[in-house]
Amino acid sequence: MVRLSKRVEYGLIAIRHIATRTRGDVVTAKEIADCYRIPYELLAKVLQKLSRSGLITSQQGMRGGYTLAKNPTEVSVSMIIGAIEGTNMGIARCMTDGPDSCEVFKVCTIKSPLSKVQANIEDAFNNMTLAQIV
Amino acid sequence: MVRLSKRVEYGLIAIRHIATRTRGDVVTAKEIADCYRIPYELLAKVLQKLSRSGLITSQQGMRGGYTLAKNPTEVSVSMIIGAIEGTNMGIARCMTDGPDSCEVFKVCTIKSPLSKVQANIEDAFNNMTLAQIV
DNA sequence: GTAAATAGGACTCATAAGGTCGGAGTTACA
DNA sequence: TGTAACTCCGACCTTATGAGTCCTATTTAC
Repeated sequence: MVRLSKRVEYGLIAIRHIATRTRGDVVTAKEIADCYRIPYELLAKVLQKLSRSGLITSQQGMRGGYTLAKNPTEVSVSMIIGAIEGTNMGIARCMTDGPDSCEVFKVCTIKSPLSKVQANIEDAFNNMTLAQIV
Repeated sequence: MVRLSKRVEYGLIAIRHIATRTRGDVVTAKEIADCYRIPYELLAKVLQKLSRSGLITSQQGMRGGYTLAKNPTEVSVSMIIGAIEGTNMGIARCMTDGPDSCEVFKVCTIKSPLSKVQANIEDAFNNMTLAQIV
């Protein structure tokens, strides 16, 4: 199945929500969770990952929350996916984990055509910025 | 994670292998399994699905096997994926299972941009025919 | 000090993927 | 006509991954 994980979906919704705020205005995880009916704990984890990757900045303590760390035009969807998944995406394992990860790599006859599709998808996610989906 | 399943990978490798044979020459599942070091039983399942979908024809009994049922130019990669997965692929659940399958569909803010990526991927798989990967 | 927020590890549960097994049906050929 | 060599088909098991929960620590405004 070729499908984005819930974490990525939640992350995209969340960071888009944060991006709609004016700079300096913080957004709490609870606010986002309530707004979109997303499980709070799961969302919190996703936000932590985005924060650690430097896409958003977190502020702890009372009246804390999250703000966007970069200009929306500088944040691509693939950066968001990469931050959440930890790895770059690939439609076949050998494309992300290297040739050794696939038992049939040497005799595989489809990696060449599939890598074209892969590049196609990567382009789509690379060229789509946060600014475009706000 | 956005990734093709092993079943789809095996199916693509197998049907490509079958397509390299001249018409009328049958290929057994065992031959393919040996050739690419693919688990035989799993491959057999995949071939059955391709057969039921009419992409290949099966011939039972001794000296039986599989042959291509259509012209390679008439078989797209998305047809192969559809035959094996049973459903069309979609990077989000709501795109394959309908709006009701997603709890946040109504308030979801990313379905519009994602559907563009979806269309992009679909095009890539639709336009890639078996003839091109042989 | 306390309330409100993030940080993060540990855990359970559900689902899907990968793989296995056994038996039934079909056909060529001795 | 019997048997070997095949495919067909459904049920099953195992493992990996994703989704979601729980609990505690840490930080900070008031």
